[in-house]
Amino acid sequence: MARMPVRPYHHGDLRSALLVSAERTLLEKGVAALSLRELARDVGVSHAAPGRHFKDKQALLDALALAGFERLAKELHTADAHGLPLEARLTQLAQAYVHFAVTNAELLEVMYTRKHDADIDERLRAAVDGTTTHFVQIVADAQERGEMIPGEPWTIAFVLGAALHGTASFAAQGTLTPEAAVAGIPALVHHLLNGLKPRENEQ
Amino acid sequence: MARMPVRPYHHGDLRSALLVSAERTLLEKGVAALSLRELARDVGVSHAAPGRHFKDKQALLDALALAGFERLAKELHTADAHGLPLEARLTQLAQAYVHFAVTNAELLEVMYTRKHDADIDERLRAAVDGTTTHFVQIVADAQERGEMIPGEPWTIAFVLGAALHGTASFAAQGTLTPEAAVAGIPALVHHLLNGLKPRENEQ
DNA sequence: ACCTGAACACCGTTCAAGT
DNA sequence: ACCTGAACACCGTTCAAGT
Repeated sequence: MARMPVRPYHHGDLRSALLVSAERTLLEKGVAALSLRELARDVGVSHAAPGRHFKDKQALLDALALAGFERLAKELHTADAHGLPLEARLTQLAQAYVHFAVTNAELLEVMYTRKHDADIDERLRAAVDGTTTHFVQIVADAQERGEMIPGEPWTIAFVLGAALHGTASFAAQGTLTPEAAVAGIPALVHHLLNGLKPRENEQ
Repeated sequence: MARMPVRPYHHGDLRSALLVSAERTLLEKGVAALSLRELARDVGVSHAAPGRHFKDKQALLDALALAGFERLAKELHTADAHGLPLEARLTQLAQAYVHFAVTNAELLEVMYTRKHDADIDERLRAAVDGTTTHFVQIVADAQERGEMIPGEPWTIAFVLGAALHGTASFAAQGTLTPEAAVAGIPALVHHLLNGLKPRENEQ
């Protein structure tokens, strides 16, 4: 009476099972606690099995980073309300980014580690470029409507990007509480748009 | 004929020798390549010797982070030319920060890792608070001279801090070349001060 | 094609013992 | 007070062999 084996010899989709388990570990215990051997144990395969799907540990981290960038891109896209006035629109985008940063702090660290394989680098660059282009496009459109100053859209977008990235990093790091980070966004965006120098009759 | 032993039993100042060697490794090979055992080998002591001076690897990283923050604070202080007009002054400070980031990219990563011991946390917080206060003070002074908009100095300083931190992170990560990062600073500061919205006769 | 088991060369950390 | 040497429990990676 042969029963279905609880765990067949072939896992079926070990690769994605490892990624899912890895992201869970990342969320619960952090990057430092991520080991291929433990991952293999969690998933119920031998410690050498992951080697079939990821040439080394960095390859797994690269895959996690890529998935992270793709998810971030999607969340930003979803958060982008085209109809809203510029300031409200940017505020919403910024909040989405910071929200991602605080709920995926450890993943963000993996994403921002500049040790990526040449192979994945291309796909990664594509994902990053996607969101970059998104921001640049928003700026270009705003410029066309006269809602932003003229000049290289990329240069303008960089100001927004840097400020957002900085805020997200502070939040992910714990320099700011998640609540404080999100709560500070509207003022941040307002100041970015209106400047820190007084607006009227200055010498 | 007893010679002076090349390496006496007591190292003399093993603690700082380890830190010096660690920072060298950080610069040349990155955090990932930093191992206590290799450090011990480099310095010429047994692999267990570091344990006398650092309770674990994290303690050594904490010490590196602390030293990093203190050095950054000093460099920012040196770069701060009080006499300069506001925009030039901020530009110079920003360039100093980004310069530190690109020449100490791996150290920056250690500094920004939010896994610090409670003991060192106090001293670390002091170092970070020092530079934070520095920036807040610059803002408060500028406000008094009417060169910055009114409002919580901390909130205003946060805009500058986030943008700078973001730029520094991009630079340290390699998203930007060091040259591009430094070259972009003047425009960044200008836009932060003047805002991204057109200045005159809007709606 | 995919996985296992053993093997290798590394880790960090601890602890009795040496100086 | 400071360091060593051995020991322990982990790693990542490789590779013949199994299914």
